Amino acid sequence: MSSTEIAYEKKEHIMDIAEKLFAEYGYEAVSTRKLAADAQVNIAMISYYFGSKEDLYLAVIERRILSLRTATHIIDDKHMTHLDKLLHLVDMIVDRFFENRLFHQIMYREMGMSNRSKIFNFMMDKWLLNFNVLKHIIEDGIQKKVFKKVDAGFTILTIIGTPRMYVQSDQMAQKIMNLKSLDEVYMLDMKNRLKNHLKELISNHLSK
Amino acid sequence: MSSTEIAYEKKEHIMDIAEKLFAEYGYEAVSTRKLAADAQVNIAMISYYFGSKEDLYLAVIERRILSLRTATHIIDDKHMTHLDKLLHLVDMIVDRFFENRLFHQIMYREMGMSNRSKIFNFMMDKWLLNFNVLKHIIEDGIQKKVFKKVDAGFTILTIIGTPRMYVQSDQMAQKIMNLKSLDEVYMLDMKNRLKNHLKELISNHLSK
DNA sequence: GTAAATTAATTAAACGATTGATTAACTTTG
DNA sequence: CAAAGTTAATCAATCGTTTAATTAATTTAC
Repeated sequence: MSSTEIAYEKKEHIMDIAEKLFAEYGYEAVSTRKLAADAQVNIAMISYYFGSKEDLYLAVIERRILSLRTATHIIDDKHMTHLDKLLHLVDMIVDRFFENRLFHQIMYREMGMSNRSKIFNFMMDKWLLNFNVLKHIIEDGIQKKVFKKVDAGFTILTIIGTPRMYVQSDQMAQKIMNLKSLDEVYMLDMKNRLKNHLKELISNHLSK
Repeated sequence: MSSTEIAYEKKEHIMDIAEKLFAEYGYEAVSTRKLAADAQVNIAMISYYFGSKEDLYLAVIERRILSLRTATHIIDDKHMTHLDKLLHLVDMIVDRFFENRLFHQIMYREMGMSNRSKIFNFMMDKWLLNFNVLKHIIEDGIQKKVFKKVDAGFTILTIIGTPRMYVQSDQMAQKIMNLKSLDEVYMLDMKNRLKNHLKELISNHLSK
């Protein structure tokens, strides 16, 4: 293994620990010393690899953002009904929330604050793209009279807000769902229950 | 006006400013100096009135929590159908989110973090009471066969998660709803749209 | 191939700035 | 005058960041 690979792994390791801590305690509450201690590296390594604490924070966010693709291609799929497209997107959205829960916890906390940096707007734009895919399908379905005349904006907030509520307040979710441990919250069974709930909800909401 | 009244108003004023700042930036990101400057009081007044920054934080939260009543009485109302009870609760919940949006922003951010203090569990218990009112009505309705066999837990997350999404990420909501200013997000018209959306959604979801 | 030179990685210690909190002196109030 | 309220100045602790010295790894030179 070359040294550049080791360095890469070490960078990734620091980002992993940072992501966990930022998600759990919030950016300001995590000191560089606590971060270095948890990652078992010297404090100076943060500056050495990332420049500053804020740059590390941005790197953590950017790493996940770049992996998120917008599902615009679904809009143009001729073989799917409007409802099928929507239900397929629900699957994707729930999967993403479960896969990147730490990132979502960070991002949505950030979204509730005043613009901290340039990356805030970058995130916002990225997500609006996703929202607009949903919005386009719903509004097109309404116009083509395959959907009821629902409030498209709030319908999107329901589709996103439900898994967000579940993941971001997982301790609360655990109690509501009568789960014994926090780990159970993120098990496949619960993910499927969430998907089924959302799909039935949306189907009943939109179908004439 | 007596001096105790002036002191009371000054305390309330500090708490108002603190609530706004904590909601906007988060607890750690707000320094006592920034707080004192915004409230136009001396830094020492925070210790003088509240003891410490954390005690001020707890006081801000406690002030709102104490004003929240649990709507347990609705369960026992004989003159309302199960659906009526639920829709009435939806009204109450949305009203609360709009009335105490700063508090909700603080509380739900707190809920996403690791237990910061005793008040965390106090908040959690308080909210579980509200959730259980919803859960009781839904499960009772299912058992009495006036409701479809839905997933009660996730249905609650939808009812709470939708207004939460709207209020906690108001800048995002503004863009999704095509509103010109952030103030429009909190106007009566939007609140009613949200209520109507949730009521129709829940009605279709639960009605046989 | 190996020793020297160069670069990268890592460390403990220290930097100035800012943090929450307190002090002691002063002013206002009843 | 006693109590409550208010102030500027200061406290030690912690913050993010940087330094200078050292070790490890890689490249170069022969």
